[in-house]
Amino acid sequence: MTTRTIQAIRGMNDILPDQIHLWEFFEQTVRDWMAAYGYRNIRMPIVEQTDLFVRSIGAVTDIVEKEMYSFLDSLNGDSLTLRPEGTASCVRAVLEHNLLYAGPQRLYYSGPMFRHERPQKGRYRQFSQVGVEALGFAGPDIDAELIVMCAELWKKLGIFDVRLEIGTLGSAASRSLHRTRLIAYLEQHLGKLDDDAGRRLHSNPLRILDSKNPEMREIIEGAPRLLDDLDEDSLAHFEELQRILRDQEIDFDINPRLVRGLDYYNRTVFEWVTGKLGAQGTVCAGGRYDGLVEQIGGKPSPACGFAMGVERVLALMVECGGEIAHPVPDAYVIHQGELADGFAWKTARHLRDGGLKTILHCGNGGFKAQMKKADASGARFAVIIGDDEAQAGEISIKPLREAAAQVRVGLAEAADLLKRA
RNA sequence: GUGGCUGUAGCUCAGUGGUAGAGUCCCGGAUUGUGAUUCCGGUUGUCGUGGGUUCGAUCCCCAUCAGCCACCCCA
Repeated sequence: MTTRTIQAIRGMNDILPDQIHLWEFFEQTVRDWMAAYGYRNIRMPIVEQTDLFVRSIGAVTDIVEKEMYSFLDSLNGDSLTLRPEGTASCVRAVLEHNLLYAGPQRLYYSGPMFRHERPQKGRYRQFSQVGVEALGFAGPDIDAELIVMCAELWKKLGIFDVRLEIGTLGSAASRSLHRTRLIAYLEQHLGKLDDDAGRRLHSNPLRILDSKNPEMREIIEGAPRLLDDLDEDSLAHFEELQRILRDQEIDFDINPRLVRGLDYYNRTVFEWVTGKLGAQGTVCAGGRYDGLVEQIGGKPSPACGFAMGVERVLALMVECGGEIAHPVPDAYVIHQGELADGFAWKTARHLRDGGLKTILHCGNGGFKAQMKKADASGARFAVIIGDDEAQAGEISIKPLREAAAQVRVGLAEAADLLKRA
């Protein structure tokens, strides 16, 4: 008989206790940050009807074409999908519960997303996003708010190597005008298009402009520019956004070729990118999606949002030298002897009631072995209890992180003494 | 999905066609109840997995799985 070891699914990772403090620091920072800006948390299911994503993200996008974890619910035949991103679910939830009836909403969510891509550093099949969505706001001020918030977060996280790129896709109408002109232009150069471009010519021509193929450079340089086809309102929106950003002292580059992989974007798009993470340099990205609410079946409502990849942000924090201290226990209680064992339980409870993080030694081992465990735990103090102490109702306290003498005190004073130390 | 590199103790890695080592970690000891230093001793492995070649493979070949890098794509 052979017992096969079972591994985690490819591209899906365990987050171990030794790394968890970084995550917890990040999560707490995000909660405080969101609260400071008046954004409220919303939690959606991880599984949705497949059609929700097909309709919102776009049927010809890479995500929908080949990256979704879709499956048939064998019990009723429904086609379900593990969410590849959060915006669609969030909008669905907002509509389903009529949240916009009460006025515009500032919302955020976080949790795992799933995309069946080839794993790489910073790109996983299960990954975590924090998504922020502002629904019901039409003006560029909310676009700016979202961007300014990000800049603020980077500071809080100690991240310095990020650059902001912004662009605009224009209104749906100007986008489609541009699309027509772009296709016409590209068709004149059919011979020079690479395979990928040829495939996307009619399905998603905007993306051809984003090609990194050097042989395509010449064609891309000469292509009609989206900025030239922009409608007046979109242009004004874009310019006002820039004005606010300058006023708020946010540096940015305009990237006219900033194209989103999801179809629902219009007008403002932006990306925070870093050079420190290799090919996965986009740490946070988003934009406006004024048509999505209606597309999913709600009353038309403007909206804007972004998502950040948590694994990437954490990796960037580490690259930027951010170190988060491991939490350590305050006390490690060592005990030996029948009388001492019982008293140790009582002591541990007393210390915890006093607000001290306390580990009670479990298992066997002499004082020496227990002291080693105490040291390895990182605890600031070893609390030592033998039958001698137990009989007297006292404990011995030995500082492990500084050169100071071991003291013996009554249990009643112990918690206060340790807290003051 | 395409191409390239990698896969040996918990961790970092060495190594050879004849069934494997180092450092670290862990455990024990250096007087009776005291850590991190030092000294002594000890355990640790389906050599990623499955086939093939061979008298014999961890080392050669094939496949597969996983990781990394680039492409692609994106957070």
